[in-house]
Amino acid sequence: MDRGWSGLTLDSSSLDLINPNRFKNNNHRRFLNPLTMSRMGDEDDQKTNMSTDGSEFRFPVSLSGIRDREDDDSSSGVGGENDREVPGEVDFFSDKKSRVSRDDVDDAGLRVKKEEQDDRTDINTGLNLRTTVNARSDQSVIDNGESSEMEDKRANNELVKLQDELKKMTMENEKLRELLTQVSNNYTSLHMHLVSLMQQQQQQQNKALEAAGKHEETIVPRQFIDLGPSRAAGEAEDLSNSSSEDRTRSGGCSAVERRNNEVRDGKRLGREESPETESNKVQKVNNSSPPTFEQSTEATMRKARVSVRARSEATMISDGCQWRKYGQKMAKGNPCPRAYYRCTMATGCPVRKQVQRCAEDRSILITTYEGNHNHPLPPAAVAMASTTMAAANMLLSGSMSSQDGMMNPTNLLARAVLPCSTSMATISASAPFPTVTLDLTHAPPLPNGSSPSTAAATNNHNSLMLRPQQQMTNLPPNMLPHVIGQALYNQSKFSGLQFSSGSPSAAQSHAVADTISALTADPNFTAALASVISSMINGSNHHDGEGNNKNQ
DNA sequence: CGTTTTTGACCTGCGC
DNA sequence: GCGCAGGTCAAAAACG
Repeated sequence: MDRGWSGLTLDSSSLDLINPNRFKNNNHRRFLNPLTMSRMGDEDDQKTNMSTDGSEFRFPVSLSGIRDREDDDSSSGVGGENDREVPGEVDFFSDKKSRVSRDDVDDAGLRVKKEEQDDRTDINTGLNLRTTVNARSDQSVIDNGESSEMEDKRANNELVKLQDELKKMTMENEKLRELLTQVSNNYTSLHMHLVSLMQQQQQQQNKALEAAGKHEETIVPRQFIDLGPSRAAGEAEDLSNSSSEDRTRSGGCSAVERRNNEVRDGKRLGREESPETESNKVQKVNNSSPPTFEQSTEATMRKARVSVRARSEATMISDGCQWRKYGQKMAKGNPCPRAYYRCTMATGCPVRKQVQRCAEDRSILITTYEGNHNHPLPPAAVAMASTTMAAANMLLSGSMSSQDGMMNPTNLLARAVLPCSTSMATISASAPFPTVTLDLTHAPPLPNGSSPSTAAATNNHNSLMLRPQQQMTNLPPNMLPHVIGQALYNQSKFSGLQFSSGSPSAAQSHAVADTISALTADPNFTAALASVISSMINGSNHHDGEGNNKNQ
């Protein structure tokens, strides 16, 4: 939400050059589309002309409040001129006139508000200008007392009304179109999320068959084997839908009981325990139901981490989700504290993230994501959520498709994800969790596309990934995760193409590519995106990224 | 008053 | 067994 506001603030600020005080109490303007904004600009131009021009446009309807205030000033010469004009306008604008008269009873502040509301009916303004002109010409006719001209006047009146209605319908149509675009975008985001989940499931099924085929000789990192039961227990946690808070709120159980419960439902097991102990414990607790591969995948996704390094002065990068801080610790070797957040967009969402500044460079913010959201995401959050999911997918695929798996940089999948920018993303297995680190602090030096990453654009499957990379140079840190998230997400689609034998994945990837193409081809979407990016660039020095998160 | 943040306590795994 | 580090909890404080 906040993003939308800030996104269009840039446009309004540009209009502020015309009249800096216009939008101060009129924030809803910021939601108008560029078309409307341009009309408002025209309106301003017209008003500027009105105020400085001759008598022809001196009393447009939209400025009726001002006019009437001038009327109130009987001592002014202009007021005298108004008196001469009023009879002709009373017939046409009796409604407005009476309303303004009521406004005159109110205080000045309220009157200003009314005036701004009148301004907001931007489409009527131009129309009524013509009306005023017509009224004036008609007025002279009325003075002559010719009845045929009266009929013309009525006809003009009706014409004006029809035009007014037409304008209103057009405006409504534009609003509906905006709404449709918004719904379409939401659908696209959800569709992408669904496609990713489906493909992930498909990959796991394929790998299940693959692993079953060479069960004896394949060496798989223990984490991915042992996590299965953990996930089975973790699902019990999800099914019971009892987060730690719920459990503690229920009260009545001691700390020991609570810990026992946590061990029983896999709460503690899902964390940092070593694979051996984790496996042993889980086997003690739950050795009757062998885990499915889907469960194993989910567990891996829970364990796999995506670390994003980006330059930002904000306390958090804006990723579109709502987070609640639940802890802060001083980590060894880093004077900056590490903050722990969990997703609060849905009860029991397992996604957590850690935020810490880099010890070497305090301007670098390291955000580590863990887990997958179990709820629908706003469009702004889809990119980062897709990142974590794609990263977990990537790690899982890499680890299961070869012996060295993710450890080996020559791994085919790793190369697919990191084909042209080894500085951008790295895969690490030395940490307790498999981690993908996206380093967004080393943007390509040349924004025009001649960077090394672009030079690798000949790589067949990487074009979608490279575009965001080029944009990274010009994007503010807050925006980088979205871009790179989408990039990694797209790349995950292609990696899925490489590693899954099923044709549905290819079809799905193609569908996603089509969707992305359609999205990027949509001028409204492009304009909105450009607006958001522009505002973020402008506001990156003034707005705290945490605020964005809070209000999303 | 409900929600969020802060912060000290606590738990767990690991290394010695 | 002890200490350390990472992670989480939960009461209190702060905030809107």
